[in-house]
Amino acid sequence: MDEQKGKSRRERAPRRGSNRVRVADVALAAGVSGATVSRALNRTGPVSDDIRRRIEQAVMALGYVPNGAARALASQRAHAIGAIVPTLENTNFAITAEAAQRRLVEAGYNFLVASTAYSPEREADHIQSLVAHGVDGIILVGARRDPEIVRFLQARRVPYVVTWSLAGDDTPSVGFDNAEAARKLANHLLDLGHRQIGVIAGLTKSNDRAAARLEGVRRALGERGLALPRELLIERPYRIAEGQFGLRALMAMAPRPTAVICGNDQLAFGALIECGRQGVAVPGEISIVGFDDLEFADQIEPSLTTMHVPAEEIGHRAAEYLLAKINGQPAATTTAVSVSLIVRESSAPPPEATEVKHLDDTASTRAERPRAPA
Amino acid sequence: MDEQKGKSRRERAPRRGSNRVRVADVALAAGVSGATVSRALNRTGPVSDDIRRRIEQAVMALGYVPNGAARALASQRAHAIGAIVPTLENTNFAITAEAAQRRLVEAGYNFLVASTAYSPEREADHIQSLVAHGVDGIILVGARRDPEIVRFLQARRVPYVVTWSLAGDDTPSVGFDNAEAARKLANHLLDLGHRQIGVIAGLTKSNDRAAARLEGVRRALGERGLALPRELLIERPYRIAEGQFGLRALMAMAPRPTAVICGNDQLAFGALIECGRQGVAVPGEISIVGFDDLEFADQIEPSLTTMHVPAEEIGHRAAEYLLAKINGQPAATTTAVSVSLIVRESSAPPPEATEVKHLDDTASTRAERPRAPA
DNA sequence: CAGATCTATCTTAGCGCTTACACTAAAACC
DNA sequence: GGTTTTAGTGTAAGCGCTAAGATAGATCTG
Repeated sequence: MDEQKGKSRRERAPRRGSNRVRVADVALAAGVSGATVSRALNRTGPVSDDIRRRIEQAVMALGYVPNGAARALASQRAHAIGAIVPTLENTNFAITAEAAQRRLVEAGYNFLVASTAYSPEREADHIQSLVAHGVDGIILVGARRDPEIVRFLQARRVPYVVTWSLAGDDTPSVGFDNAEAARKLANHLLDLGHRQIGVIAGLTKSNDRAAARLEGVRRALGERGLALPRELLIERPYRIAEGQFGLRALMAMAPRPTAVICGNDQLAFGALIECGRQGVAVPGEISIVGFDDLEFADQIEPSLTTMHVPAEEIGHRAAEYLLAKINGQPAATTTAVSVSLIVRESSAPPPEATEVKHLDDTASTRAERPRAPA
Repeated sequence: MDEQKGKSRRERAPRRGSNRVRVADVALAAGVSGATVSRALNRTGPVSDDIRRRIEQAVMALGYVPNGAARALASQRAHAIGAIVPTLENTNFAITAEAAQRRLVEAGYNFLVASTAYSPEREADHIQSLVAHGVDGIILVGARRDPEIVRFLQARRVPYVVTWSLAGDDTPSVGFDNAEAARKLANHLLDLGHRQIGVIAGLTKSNDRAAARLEGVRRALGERGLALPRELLIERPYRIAEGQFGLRALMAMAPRPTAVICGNDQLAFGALIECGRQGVAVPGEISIVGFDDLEFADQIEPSLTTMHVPAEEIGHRAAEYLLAKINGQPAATTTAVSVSLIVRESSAPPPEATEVKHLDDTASTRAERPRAPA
């Protein structure tokens, strides 16, 4: 009786029977052990050519596809990297993500993305869930976040890298100094003679890049003994229509600004459109500058003076850093990518400029292009 | 001796000791078994309130984060969905992916993306790798692909859904009829009196949407006894600069087209820019229409007549479908989302039109907006 | 109140893979 | 020629979790 009971237990059918082919099946077909199959497939140990060939044939014949979960569990590596971005609708982040994905897939990693809509809480949740998923590394955007979540990441020893910003401390990052870049942009305008400068910034509250850019503009103004009056600062989300809104608001101010610095190219595009609509000449009456150098920046009319940012390079290098880190190779903690001021048609000296100083010498030469007949 | 040997074996230290907290630790702390912890955390069985509370406290206190790989292996569900898109740099796919991601994360799923750069081979590779990863479902773009990879998907019983196209057969899909939409667009132009219509299409070779759109234009022309002469068809990748190129090429043709249908809004934007540059009046001398209704379409000057596509809805519904399918709930195989012709300023009757037919009655009314002073 | 029925919980067998270690045979060394 | 390496393979112990079945009380039944 007892025996029968024990037997019945032993004999019960497999709980969840996936009838898929496993290493054991491949091993059987190739006449070797599972360990050898694993070694052959992962190139993780010596396998004779003959046997390797037999295993490869068996894999093909049986249509074997390894089970990632089992592999991840046994090896403690998920072969996946996660990225958390504010939103993919912003072309910049889409490009960065795309570039990272390309590099990672090339290295045999899967790529998970999550977006936060600029919410720190959502970012924290996603970090948790990516870690739970077992990702081998995480790409983040921006350097500002709750110390607790940073501690969590460090405690779990999950490599991560911050992008689009340079983290001052020992946090790994791939990006550039947003404040310094914005300062250059402001200086370009100041050098042209502008003194009434308006700003249409992104929302600085939960976006350290937007905040840093604004800070950089303030610094440039401060260095010349100028301040940014509250009426000349507008904060709006990064959308074309918001740029239009911002420009309308700025135009209603008492002494109209002669130049407007926009937090990114989308806002600048909106501002440019609104100028066209209101019949305000750019750069004749007002100069407009953007930030990012999106695809349309040098195509539109007038073409946009903006700060070029290598979005793709950021993604690529972030992936590269993580890959190196995972494989225990040395990797620079901080990678500064270079941004450059691209001077185009949308910026020029203010009307009736009394003094026109030298152009910022780091600036590119003015782009030239065939124009439409007048 | 033998005993000692056996003992030493048994005693060897754990191979790879992750010192992380596990269910067993939580169970110990809460004074219950691991199974109860699992049941409490996954709400997969009855657990008394008292014990549930204790478990939750233990989880907090210990900072327990479940191991996704183990969970996936044991439960045969990875709680992850994959999406494979041509490229995230195309705002449409970025928006669709973003929307799907939002819905999926809400339902507790992770989201993996991979991009193909319009290469069928790369798509097949990604499908393989997502399946290996164990994703519970896959979102694909476009209905055309190698039957073998489809068979693979079906054999593995991985739910998948095609987007941005309507798959004729029993393939699940969320999208719209690209040919029919393009036909409407062409009819709009034909109804306005255009007879010389040029086309700047996307690359139709590995893009069934682009191919279908072109086909739709051909159909509309055919229905009026017209054909699309080879000189008036340009195929270019979806980039602004390519639209400029296309328009230049079209302008060099013997009888200049009086209207140009572009494969998407980016091409149309480029075409519009080139018109501005060449001093060709839009819509006075030439009408330009696009496809997608991207953010800038109603902001630019002149605003763009285009086909509005609910990119976000596509992503949302695709996610919804997969979720239903995974949970064994019924779900419509085919979901047609509605696209609509948005008539704006870039289209008008051709110069010296002899006849102006009625506007397509499905068209929206012409957008009105304050204009800049002349 | 014995037996049937629930309920909440525990025990334990995997999920499919990797890898430490054991082992054998051939190669290299002194 | 014996000893040490090395190369190639096998054995089996987990990785951390879920879930099927067992178990033990509590609650109903007739």
